[in-house]
Amino acid sequence: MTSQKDRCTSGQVGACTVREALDRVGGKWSIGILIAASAGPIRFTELERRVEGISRRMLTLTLRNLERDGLLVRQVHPTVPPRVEYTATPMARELHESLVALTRWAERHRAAISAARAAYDREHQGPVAKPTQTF
Amino acid sequence: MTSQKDRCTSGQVGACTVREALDRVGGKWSIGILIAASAGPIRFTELERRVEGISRRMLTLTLRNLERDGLLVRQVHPTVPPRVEYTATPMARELHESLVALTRWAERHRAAISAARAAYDREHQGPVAKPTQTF
DNA sequence: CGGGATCCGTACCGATACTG
DNA sequence: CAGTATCGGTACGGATCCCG
Repeated sequence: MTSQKDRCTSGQVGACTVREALDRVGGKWSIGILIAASAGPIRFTELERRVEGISRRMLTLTLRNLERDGLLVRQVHPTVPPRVEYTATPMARELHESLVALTRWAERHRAAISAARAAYDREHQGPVAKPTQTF
Repeated sequence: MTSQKDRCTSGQVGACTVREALDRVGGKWSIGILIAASAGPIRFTELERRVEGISRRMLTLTLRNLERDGLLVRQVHPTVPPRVEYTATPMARELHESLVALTRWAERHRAAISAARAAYDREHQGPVAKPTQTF
């Protein structure tokens, strides 16, 4: 997740609103967790398996933030061993629907984008300088 | 942008595809630049004014990456003083359309989210620990 | 089982200064 | 005008160890 904690400063109003959304799901693991928790209550360990590659730390951290934003509900069952379940809220499921447009876009242009990258890199000797990234 | 350069490792296939898109526009300035360049050719300095708060460095960097991904076309007019114009490609304009769903979502739930945050912070003494962020 | 605490690398981004 | 170069801060994220 980018470090966009600061106020919305972009000139265009629309850009500002989109950023609000991106700031919530732009993180590396947010979407994956949200999708996994959309099917119904899911336990911590189960999430750890379903969201491949995530570390325990990032799982905890991302869960906390999603809970804080009201995208996830955390329910603790005071048993031994402990049982904690996470569920996506209706708001989060709506978000999921809004993301399909973005998914379709990525699908449609996947090939075009890698072609553009390949062409660019061929002309300019390798990817953009170091401090730059994938964006 | 987040440091999501690595392969898509999330379990769900959909999550993977969304990430491809987010990795391209998740950056702090990408959307703002794309919107400004959607109206037609726009010059470097004009972009610097329109995308409020951006530094020259980040403008250049983000422009390069957007160009590399085929979302922006850069045209240089060999005159003095130099004149460089950027234009959003059709692919980028399609993206813009896909983002409105996300914008609507943010608008609809803006209040609910801040309420959730306020409630959470009241119960848990302040925002999530330090290393955590806005996601 | 479901975390929390700590250490640490790197990505991201801002400020500033210099240039064809 | 349209950049490039350098420096430095912070935030993001991984690894590892510890705990009720």
